[in-house]
Amino acid sequence: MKHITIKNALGGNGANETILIRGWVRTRRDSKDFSFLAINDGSCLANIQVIVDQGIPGSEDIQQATTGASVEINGKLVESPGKGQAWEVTAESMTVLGSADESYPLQKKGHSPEFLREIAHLRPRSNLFGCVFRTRSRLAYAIHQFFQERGFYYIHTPIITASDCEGAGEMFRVTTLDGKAMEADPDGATDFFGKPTHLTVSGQLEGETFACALSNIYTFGPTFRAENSHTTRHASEFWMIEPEMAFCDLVADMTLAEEMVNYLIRDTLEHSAEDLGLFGKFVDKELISRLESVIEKPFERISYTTAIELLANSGQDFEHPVEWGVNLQTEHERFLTEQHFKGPVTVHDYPKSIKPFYMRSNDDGKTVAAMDLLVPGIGEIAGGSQREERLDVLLENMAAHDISSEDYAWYADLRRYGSVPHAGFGLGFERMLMFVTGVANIRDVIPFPRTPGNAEF
RNA sequence: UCCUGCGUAGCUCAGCGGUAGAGCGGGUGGCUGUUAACCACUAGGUCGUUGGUUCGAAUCCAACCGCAGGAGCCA
Repeated sequence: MKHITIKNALGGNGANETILIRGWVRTRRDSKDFSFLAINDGSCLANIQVIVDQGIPGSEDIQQATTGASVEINGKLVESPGKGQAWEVTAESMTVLGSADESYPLQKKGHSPEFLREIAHLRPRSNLFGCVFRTRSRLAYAIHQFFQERGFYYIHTPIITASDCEGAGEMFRVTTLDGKAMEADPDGATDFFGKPTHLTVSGQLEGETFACALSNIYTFGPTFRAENSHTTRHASEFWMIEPEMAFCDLVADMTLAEEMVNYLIRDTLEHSAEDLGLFGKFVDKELISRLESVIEKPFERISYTTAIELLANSGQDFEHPVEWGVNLQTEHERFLTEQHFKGPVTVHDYPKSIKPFYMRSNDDGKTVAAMDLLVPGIGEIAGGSQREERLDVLLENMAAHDISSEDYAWYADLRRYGSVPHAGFGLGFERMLMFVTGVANIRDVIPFPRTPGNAEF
């Protein structure tokens, strides 16, 4: 007997043959002499309809085939006489592998994402979350494909790091010391690594070392931030993609980021079409048209200075004042992407004072070669910069940011030996997934979300 | 960390000072090539917790807990 996924069976593979399918019951409708089962195995969004005639082997257990139960069906894949599906299975035998009693929390009706979040171990069995996580898988694959096609090498940067001041937020301490021992040893001399260590907030600095050797590299891995933020866009554990390119300036960096976002949208539209259909129907009615408009329309590019002028002259009544030198607030980003340009915008050349030490100083002495890629609905989806490749300027910046030149001697060495202009950016994987699915909360695009006060499962 | 809103049946919610309700889901029965099926019957709740106001509190007030949204920070 040939086991076949429901996705393949619905595609007509194994037509008019006896096949074996396995999955979980979504609904059962009983008739006098037979029952309809809707079976889902997660291989695709759609269920397959199975007809279980009274009297076939296993049909005496049909009452056990309730919503949530797992079953194995031997049967013939035939064209369906009914409306609503092209193919169905006429069962020759049925086995209930695992029953599910009336306490099974997923019902035939739709559930709110908030309720499903409380049962994160069962929510992948819902339509919405099945679609999200199939799309997540495909998006991860597309990211590798994008870089591999362009000759980038995939680098695994460390998860545990002793670099503790990358300016990217609060860090989680990694230690084998207990509370008292840690208090007695603030320098971590007796700790596992002989110094204080943390979970990485970015692989960028390590990524730069490999770009200055293999030319074009990217990282794609988990990232940890101990910020106490309660928003729909922040998680304590998330995944980030960080390309880094040697012999590269800010303009080429922006181009790569824009091409990447475009590529990922195209890939999703092409390869996750069925799942996207559900998002377009139940999550965000304008999703598909928005994604299509993004890939048709070139990205807007404006300098930070121009953006400030534009905001100041917009006539909008912003809660936060608009003035040169301050960070763009959420309301400012929203105005730019959702009202003014109605699409993604890349903002570049930010004031030096609001950006980290490693960004390259521009000749005007006031700005750095930084860029943020903003998209409607989410805000910043990627941020990057050209890196400071001049040793003396870098050392000055480190001193100005109070960063130990001893701890970062290895980083400065990249400028001491064969320094080259280089640039890169970080793209939040979940934010990209939110953008292509329309799902509004980051907690609903991560299998088991970690947020302040929540590390269940 | 700050601001706002919401906690009533398994789920979604109504009730907003006077005997706890609906739809869906569950159970039972019926009917039907059905398709989030349909019809009938039925079980199910210390109204988040604690305290206060009141003759009387799900309803008004306070604190706490939980959840959600917004801000900041960022990806």
